[in-house]
Amino acid sequence: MTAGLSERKKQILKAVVIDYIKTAEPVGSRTVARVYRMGLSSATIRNEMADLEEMGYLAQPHTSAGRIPSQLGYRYYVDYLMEKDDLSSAEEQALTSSLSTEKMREIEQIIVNSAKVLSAATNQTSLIMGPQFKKSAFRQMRILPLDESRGLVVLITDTGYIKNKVIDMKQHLSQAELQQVVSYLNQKLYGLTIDQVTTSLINELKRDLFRRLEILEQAFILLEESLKEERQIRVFLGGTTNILNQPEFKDVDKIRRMLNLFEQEPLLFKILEDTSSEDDFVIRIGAENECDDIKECTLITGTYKIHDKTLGTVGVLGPTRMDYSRVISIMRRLVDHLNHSLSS
Amino acid sequence: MTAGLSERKKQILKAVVIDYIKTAEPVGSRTVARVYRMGLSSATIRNEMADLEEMGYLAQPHTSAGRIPSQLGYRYYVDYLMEKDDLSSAEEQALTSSLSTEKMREIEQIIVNSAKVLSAATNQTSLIMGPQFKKSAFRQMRILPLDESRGLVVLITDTGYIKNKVIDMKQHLSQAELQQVVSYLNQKLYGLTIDQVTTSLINELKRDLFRRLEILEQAFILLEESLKEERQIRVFLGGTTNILNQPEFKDVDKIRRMLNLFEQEPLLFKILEDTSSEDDFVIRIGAENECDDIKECTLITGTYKIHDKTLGTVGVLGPTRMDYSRVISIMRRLVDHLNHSLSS
DNA sequence: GTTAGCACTCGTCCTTTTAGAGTGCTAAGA
DNA sequence: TCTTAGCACTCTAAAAGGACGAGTGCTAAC
Repeated sequence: MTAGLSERKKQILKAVVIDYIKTAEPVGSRTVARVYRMGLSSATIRNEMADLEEMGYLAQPHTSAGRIPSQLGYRYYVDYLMEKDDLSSAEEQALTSSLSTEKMREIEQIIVNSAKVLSAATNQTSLIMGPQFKKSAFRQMRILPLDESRGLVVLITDTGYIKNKVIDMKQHLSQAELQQVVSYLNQKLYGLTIDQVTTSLINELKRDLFRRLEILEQAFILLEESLKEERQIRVFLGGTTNILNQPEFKDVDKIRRMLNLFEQEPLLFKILEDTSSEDDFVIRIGAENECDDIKECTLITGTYKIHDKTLGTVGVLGPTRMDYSRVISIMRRLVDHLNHSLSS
Repeated sequence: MTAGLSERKKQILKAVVIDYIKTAEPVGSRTVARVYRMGLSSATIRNEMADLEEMGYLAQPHTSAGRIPSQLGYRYYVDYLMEKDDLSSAEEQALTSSLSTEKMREIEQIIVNSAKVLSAATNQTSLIMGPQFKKSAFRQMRILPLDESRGLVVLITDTGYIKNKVIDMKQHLSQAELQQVVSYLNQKLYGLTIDQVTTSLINELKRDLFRRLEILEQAFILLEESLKEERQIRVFLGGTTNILNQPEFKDVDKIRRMLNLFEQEPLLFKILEDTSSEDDFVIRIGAENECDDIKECTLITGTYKIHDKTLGTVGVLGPTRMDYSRVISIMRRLVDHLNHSLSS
C-alpha cells in the first residue's frame, strides 16, 4: 500500500529526504519551495511539513530548525519514492575498469578488491562476507607426506576454496596406505557440503569401518582436525575510515564504537548473516538493525552467487542519511560483476 | 656518555617524564617538588626546569603552563634514566596465559593472536610483520594434479610457510612426468632462500635444460607464477582503535591520517623494515621516524626468530608519551614467547 | 485552500569575564 | 653562592553574555 499520503505530501517528503541526503543540514520550508519548485509558498509547505511531522515521517532537531527525515521517512522514501539512479557513463566506466583488474584468479583477491572498490565508489564502509566454507561442497582431499612424521592435508571445495593444514602422523603410513585411505574418503564425501561433513558423520564412518581398516583412524583424525578450525567465515572490510568523512561521526566516541565493531569479525558476521537468505537487496534503516551499535546506521545488503548457489553477502554500511539509490545502483553493478567473475 | 646533566637535573627530568606519561598534562614545578619528594622547593625546581628547557630537554606548551618532555627529553630518559619495569605477577600471568593458547599451530594464527595480546597489554597499536616469505629457504615443492587441465602447486619453506596456488596446465603432463620435473626442481632449489630463487635463476635453469627436458618449461612457468605474487609480506595489526584512547588523538583529522596509514600495508612494511636488521629493541621517538605520518609518535620494534634466524619484526606504535619501560617489558616477554612457540 | 506578515524560539558564533594554574623575577635567608 | 618565600604577571580553559539569523507557528487577509 502506498499509504495515505497526498501527492503533494509525497513530493515534499521526497524533497526533504533528497536535500537532507545531499546537505546533511535540516531542510527548511523555503528551501523546499524554492529549490524544488513546487509552485507553492513556504507557508503552505510549512503546514504540510507540520503534518508530515505529526505523522512521523519528519522530525525536528529543535523548535526553530528545519526538518530531517525520521527513520519512517527514509523507509517511506525507499519503498515508494526513490527513483533509480543511473550512474553517469563516466562513473560506470570507472567502476567497471577498477573491478575488472586482470590477473585476479584467487577468490580472496577478488573479494578484497571488490570491498575496496565498493567503499571507494559509495564513500561508505563496505563489508563482504567471504564464501561460506561450510556451505561449499566437498570436492577432494589429498594428503601429501612431508617427512617421516608430518603430512599436509589439502582440502578442495567446489567453490575453489583450498584449505591446507600440516598434521602430525603419529604412526607412519606408507604412500600406498595413504592413497587407499584418501580415495576411500573422497568417494564417501564427494558432493557433501562441509556442513554435512560434521563430526557426527565422521564418527559414523569411523564406527562403521574402524575394524576393517585400522589406518583409517589416523585419517579421520586428520580430517576432523582440519575441519575444526575452519568453520569460521571471514568478513572483508573496505573503507573503514570513510565513516570519518560523515558529519554524523564527528564525535570521537561514536567513532570508537564503530571501529571497535569493525574489529570484531564474529559480530560483523552476525550482522550480515540474517539477511543472507533474501534474494534481492535488503535495506535495514536505523533501529531496524538488530545490532545496537548500528542503530543509527543503514545497512544495505545483497548476495552473490557462484553457479547460482548463494555464496556470501555484500554490504554497505553508513549513516541513515545515505544516498540510497546511488549505493544500490553501485551494489547491483558490483554483485553482477562478482557473480560473473567468481564463476570462472 | 651520560651527558652533562647534574644528578638533580636528571632526577627532575625523570620526574617530569614519568609524570607526563601518566597524566598527559604539563607538569608544574610544585608537582615535581611534592609528588616526587625531592626535598627542594618549587622555586628551585623551577630554576632547574628553566635550565632543562634551555638545554632542549623540556618544552613549554605556552608561557604559563608546566613543562612537557621534548623529543630530546624522551631520548635522554630512554637512554639513561629509564628503569626496568617489572610487571606485576598478576599481569605477567595474564600475559602468559593469553599468549599460550593451546591448539595454535598455524603460524598465522599465532601472529594474529600475538598482535591482539600485545595491543591489549600495552593499550597501543601493535604491528607484527609476518615471516618474510622471500627470506625463507626453499624446502620442497609439490604439484598435485586436480583434473585434466589444472594443478595445485604447493611450496613449502623451512619456516613452515605453505603457499598453494592453482595453475592451469595447458598441456597435459602425466603423473610420472610431473614427478620427474618436481624432483628435479626440488633437488636444484633445496635450501636457497626464496629471494635467491629469482626469475633470473629460473631463467638460467631454463636455458640450461630446456633442450633436454621439454616438460620442464611448463613447470618453470608454474614456479615463476607462484612466486610472482608472493613477494609481499603481510603486516598484522592489533588494536588500531587504541589510538582513540590517547588524548593526543582527539582531533578527527589526526585520527583519519593515522587510520589511513594503517590501511596501507606497503607503508607499514616500509616503516618496520629498516629496523629489522638490529638485534635488540629499537626505539624511534617522534621525528626520528622517517615516515611523516608518525612523526608525533614513538615506534618500538624488535625482531623474532625461528631457529636463530631473524624472521620478522614486532612493533608497538603510540604517541611519544608512551610508557616506555612497560611497553618494552611486555614486548620482551612476547618476543620470547614468539621465538619459542614458532620454533616447534 | 493559500499566502503574506510577524512575533517568537533556539542554536551558533563571537566576545567578554572569571578563575586558576604556573611561571619568572626579586629580595631575603642560610 | 645556593635556596626559598613572595608576588606580579601571563595565558588558557571554561563560563557567561549578546547579537545574529534561520526557521517556525500562528493569524488574518486574499
